Amino acid sequence: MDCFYVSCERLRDPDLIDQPVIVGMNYTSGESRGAVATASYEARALGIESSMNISKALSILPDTELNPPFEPSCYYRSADKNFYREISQSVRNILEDFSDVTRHVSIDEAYLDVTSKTTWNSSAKFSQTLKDEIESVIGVPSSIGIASSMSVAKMASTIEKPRGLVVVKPEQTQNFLFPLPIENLPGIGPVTAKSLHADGIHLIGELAKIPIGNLKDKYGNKGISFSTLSRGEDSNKVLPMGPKKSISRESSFKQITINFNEKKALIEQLSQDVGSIASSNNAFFRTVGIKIIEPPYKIHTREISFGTATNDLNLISTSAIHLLKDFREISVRKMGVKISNLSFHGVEQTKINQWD
DNA sequence: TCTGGGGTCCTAGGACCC
DNA sequence: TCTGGGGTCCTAGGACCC
Repeated sequence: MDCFYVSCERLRDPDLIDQPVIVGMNYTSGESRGAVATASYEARALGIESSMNISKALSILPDTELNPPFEPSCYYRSADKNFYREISQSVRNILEDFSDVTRHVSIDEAYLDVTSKTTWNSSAKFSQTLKDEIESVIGVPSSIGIASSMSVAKMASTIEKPRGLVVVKPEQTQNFLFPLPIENLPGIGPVTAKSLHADGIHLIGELAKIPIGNLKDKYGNKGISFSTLSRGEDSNKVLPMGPKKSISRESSFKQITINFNEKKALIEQLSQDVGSIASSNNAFFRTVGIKIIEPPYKIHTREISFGTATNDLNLISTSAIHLLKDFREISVRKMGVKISNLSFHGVEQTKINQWD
């Protein structure tokens, strides 16, 4: 989907159509926290990026709605995930009608295996029909890439956003891939890109020429994957998503704190939130973990596992607070609580007396 | 890029088992 | 007391994705 959160907001407020729009999270006027979740393409053209601090966005676009005097040159909406999830579900229903197998990877992205639904020669028309259906029935724009593998299809879908439609026939795969920057390859992020740049590799075509053994030596199994994907030889099949592996909640302090009671209170709140999601999903967990972000941005994690899966929600907060003991003395910007090693069978309660 | 929130997967060392 | 070879599980950290 193209700038999905903004598109959802435009559904319920047509004034936002064709305007610069920012959907943000956790921002209150005067506070330093809060970030851009999604920006419309009009706002991106003015320099707004995803994840950007809202204060920074406002320094670029001071006339954003949040900052009167009015006649805003940019609109602001606070993210409403529940609403976006509803729209996402309607989109999913349409996708299912157009595919043999669908992999819904996130609220705004999916892979479709359309092998039996179309041919290479009619694939552009097929994709256009799907896009039109989503836009006419639900009212949100999307971009589609069609290719012989998931990784190439993904790259094809992003290359002409918004409202893009790119078909890469099998015989065109390498001509499509080779001129692209390595950052476009799924799995290559800022760290790997920097490392490859240092070796003079900037394009996927250059990466494809490196002997696979060299990449394996330097990047392990990931190196093998880079090599394979760079040549367009991704053989991964489209499979539905498996069950959830973890449930987590995290939150930033308004102000960095060292106060133990504040830390404890937030951990308790997050534990409760995680617990209520767990119980509404009938999830049992075997591991509880916490995440501590120490300024400027050092991430610490601690976790504890039990012998048996449990759905005793009290155990989340007692374990999480126990794990917090290592971080009594450090200042903290942000914290998270996570449960993992999940299972979903049965609903009878299992108690574990871990801290008695 | 000075950093919001929710996820996944991988790696490496240590404990422990046979 | 020294220590092969194969395996699993746990934990902390890191990279990446949307």
